Amino acid sequence: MKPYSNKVVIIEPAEIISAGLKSVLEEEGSYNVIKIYNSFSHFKNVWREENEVDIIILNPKSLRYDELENIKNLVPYRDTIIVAIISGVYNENSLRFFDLKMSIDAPSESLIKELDNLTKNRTDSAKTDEHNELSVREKEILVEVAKGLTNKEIADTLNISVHTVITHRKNISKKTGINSISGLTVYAIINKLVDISKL
Amino acid sequence: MKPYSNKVVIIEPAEIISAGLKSVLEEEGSYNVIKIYNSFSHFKNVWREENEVDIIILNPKSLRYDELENIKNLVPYRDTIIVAIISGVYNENSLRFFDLKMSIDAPSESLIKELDNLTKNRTDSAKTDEHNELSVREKEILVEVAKGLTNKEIADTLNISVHTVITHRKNISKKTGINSISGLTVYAIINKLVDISKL
DNA sequence: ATAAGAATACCAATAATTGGGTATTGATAT
DNA sequence: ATATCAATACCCAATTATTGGTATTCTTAT
Repeated sequence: MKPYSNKVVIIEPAEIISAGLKSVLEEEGSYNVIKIYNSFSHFKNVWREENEVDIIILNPKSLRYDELENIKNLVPYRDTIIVAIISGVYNENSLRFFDLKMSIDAPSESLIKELDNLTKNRTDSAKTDEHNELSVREKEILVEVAKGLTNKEIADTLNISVHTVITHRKNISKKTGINSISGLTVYAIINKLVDISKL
Repeated sequence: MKPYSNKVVIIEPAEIISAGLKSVLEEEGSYNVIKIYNSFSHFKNVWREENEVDIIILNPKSLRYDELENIKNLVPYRDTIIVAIISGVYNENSLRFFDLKMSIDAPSESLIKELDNLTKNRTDSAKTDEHNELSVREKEILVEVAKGLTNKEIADTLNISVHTVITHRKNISKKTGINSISGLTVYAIINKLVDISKL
């Protein structure tokens, strides 16, 4: 295990849960809960003043759906691990952008174990999902995807190989964290790459 | 050839083109241009008073993009053949819902020939794309598609078999005339089946 | 009561996407 | 000058989507 202590922020309205998490994490040794917020908006209002955060554990109930989808961009640091702490049932898909989904019913050892795995791999993965802005070419590809063209059709339209289209799409998905065509379409609409009234 | 004379409506701002089309079509014998409009809005304002129309030939420039996508629903009769008459270059994909795309540069024989083919097959195809409204269940499926779930995920969410999901999706595509996931997503947004800000 | 529609389910073949890679070229920045 | 990035292209394996069918059950309307 690292000698380094991971800085953890918890965003959770229920005090019992946040307190329980804190004690479980700090008992382990390599995690240090530096701050607890009871709402996401509270956290957002102060995050710029914070030091870098390694892990954010938050209750998805404190987020609107559009925030859930954009969670990776709402959070200060790109290589921050984002964990959903779930009480009760939750739509699996709506949490797809979280690095880890943990039930409060799960044993604390498994939580620690999964967190350990994530922090271990973080240095590698930080390299890959660092750059969030799409290149000009990637935006062009994305527009064609949103129009409903297949990869082959895109390749023909832009006079490039299907392989290249696929490579671009892999990079687009990596950067945006969106893997579905419909998600990419919505992303393109929201980011004004296409006009829905003209699509 | 049929003894029946197909009723044709032309929607085209340029008089030269509409007049030329009329003479080419009527020379052939089995087409009768019953009306010419110079704009789509003009046509829309009066269509209810019209007799049934077999073929509508229109310049896509008189349509907004969302009208292009919905062209099949904007037109009075479902088994009406819709032909795009194109001057200059045009995005191939944006015209995908037209039954026929004809350049004004193309020889008149080929236009007649392709129209003949379409009118010949019309009785069969009318059976297939008749019903345009989605059933409640189909809308449910569509919503999940727009959310980005795979067919298998949809099946699990709704507790039905993947086969059923696929069958529903086939029917949805048949009814809407939209085959791409991104197109269906846009359709779901436009028809307010989903809220883009919550997606 | 019979036809039609909606919802369900299955089969098979083909097409397309996805995710894991590697690699080259040209431009740009340290 | 050397490292990084963007754009290009290819490979492979696995999964998913698409499209063509058929078929059963239940409800509703003629």
